[in-house]
Amino acid sequence: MPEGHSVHRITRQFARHFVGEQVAASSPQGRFAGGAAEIDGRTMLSAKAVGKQMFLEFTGGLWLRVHLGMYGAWDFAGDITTDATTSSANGRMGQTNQRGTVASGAAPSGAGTEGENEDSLHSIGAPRRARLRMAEAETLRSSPGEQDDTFPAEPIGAVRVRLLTSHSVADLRGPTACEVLYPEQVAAVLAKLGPDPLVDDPVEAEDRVVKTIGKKPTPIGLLLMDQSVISGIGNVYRAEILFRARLNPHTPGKLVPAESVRALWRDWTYLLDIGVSTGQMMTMDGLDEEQFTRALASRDDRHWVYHRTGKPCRVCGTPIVMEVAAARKLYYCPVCQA
DNA sequence: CATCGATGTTGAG
DNA sequence: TCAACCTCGATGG
Repeated sequence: MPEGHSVHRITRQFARHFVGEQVAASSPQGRFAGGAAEIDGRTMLSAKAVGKQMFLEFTGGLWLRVHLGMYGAWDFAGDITTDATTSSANGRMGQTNQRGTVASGAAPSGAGTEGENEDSLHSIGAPRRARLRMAEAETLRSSPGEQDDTFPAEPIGAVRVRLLTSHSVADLRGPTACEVLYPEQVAAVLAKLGPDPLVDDPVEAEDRVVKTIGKKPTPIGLLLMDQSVISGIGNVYRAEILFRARLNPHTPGKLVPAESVRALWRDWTYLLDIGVSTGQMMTMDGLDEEQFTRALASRDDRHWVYHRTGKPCRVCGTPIVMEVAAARKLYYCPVCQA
């Protein structure tokens, strides 16, 4: 399921290609016919992401809230942006102990994602005719240069919502949440969410997180997954951030030193930037070129501990431990994170 | 080709 | 605590 970085990337597609456009909304599958009718014909005014939730604003004070949940995905077609490297990963680099391999602009291309090769052939960020699925992974549905037969294509399968402009189409499947809200209702949802590094003031947000976590007896491994504490972290980033901090997941929040909490928050900020700019959950820094290539090719070589049960810790060689907590798998090194 | 499992959340019990 | 939601890539035969 998409963690925070994917939702920001999807939102960026809407901001670039749908905001300012009149939108025809429909529910080919039928399960969202009423909501689609409310939005149909309105102009999209803004697209915002907070954590794993996306909010699309339409004229008349209507908002579409979408949460992709476990299986949800957006399929874009028509004029969409397929660059992997646009913007801002470099801004916050250098805060932690990374050595900049990722930051250097060597954008991942690899299996299942849009790639740098296309960027070198086309101007970066230029809209292209293409099909792109955006969820946990982003896959280009047609080969570069290939023309779509018709626009828009007939919706295939269970499309909950189709949003169509004169140049672009977005199909939503399998979301956990998809609903039309009034501004007060949007505010109520936002009020329950913890800070998002790409939304909130960095200093304010950091202090807020320190305060929240400092009060709780709950294990830090659970707090990082709690969207009311911090927005956007999921199971992969949770495990990886804790390893990078060498923190034991069971440590009660209130026993984690404030400085460590600040470091966690800053590391999340850093990893989110990489995720948004590359489209991948790259959580290992300082890889040499060979390691980096391998990491892009194989999911199993991309993380420190996630999905590595029984495999040797990349730092100390101890077998990685997996345990189930709150119905989610938690991975950590029992020695490095003692 | 059948089965498994997943990057998530909600609500019932 | 656990099933339900609902989709599809990975895996194994």
